Amino acid sequence: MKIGELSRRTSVSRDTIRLYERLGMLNEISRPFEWNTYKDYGEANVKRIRCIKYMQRFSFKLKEIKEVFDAKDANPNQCVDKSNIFKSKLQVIEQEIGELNKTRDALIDIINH
Amino acid sequence: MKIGELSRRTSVSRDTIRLYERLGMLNEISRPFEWNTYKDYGEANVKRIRCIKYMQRFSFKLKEIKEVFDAKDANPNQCVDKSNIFKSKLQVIEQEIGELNKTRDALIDIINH
DNA sequence: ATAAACCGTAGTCTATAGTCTATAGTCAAG
DNA sequence: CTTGACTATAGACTATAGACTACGGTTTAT
Repeated sequence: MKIGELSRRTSVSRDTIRLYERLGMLNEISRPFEWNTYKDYGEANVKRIRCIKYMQRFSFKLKEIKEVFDAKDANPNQCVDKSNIFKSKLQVIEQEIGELNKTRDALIDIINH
Repeated sequence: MKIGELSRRTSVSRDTIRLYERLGMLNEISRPFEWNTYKDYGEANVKRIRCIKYMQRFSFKLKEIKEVFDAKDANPNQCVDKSNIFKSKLQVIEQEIGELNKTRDALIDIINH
């Protein structure tokens, strides 16, 4: 499919898709036409982009998501250990919550001093 | 004092001090020498920089801190209402905590699915 | 046949808070 | 008198995740 269709099907802008492509996060991209320079984005990219959006909800960086994709690509048969990935992200989130709680308490202290 | 001393006394790098200066967050800066271009940073800047570092701990942006300084400069006699400033920042922090908590819960859900 | 919609590349811009580099002049110690 | 430390200015670079622009070519609908 062309980028427009991919954009429509994922509700992600062309610009953003092109960014993901530049970052090497998509696959199965070809240029099947001789008379123009249009690209063809394979069906798998719909899933990829949905996966990106899903992981972003948990504050994964694009770089981190790309690493997961790369691991999968390097070893297509091996199952990616999602549990560990999410667990380590959970630790990060909990640490951030801890920091923010400290900041909040300090702020409350200031206000009530 | 020259920038080096200011840097030493505040533990803030020269570059960072120059950034604050470019952003108009410092005051009492003069060029008292005719034979060179060295600047003289007034004593007040030690406090200013400490104040910046202090407010940054509560996730105030430089821009916000500058606004506080500007308000103070515009009206030196009037006391800045710190309480309100910190109270509104507290709301932001608590909202962030709320968001992070949601993310954390969703992550835990995934892990234990 | 022409306009609208689409596609490609490349580059710039946003916010944030600095850091680093280059260039050039100055000061203090040996 | 030279070396090292210090200073000034300006501009480029870092990470992050896109948005937006310009320019030129293509496809589709009227």
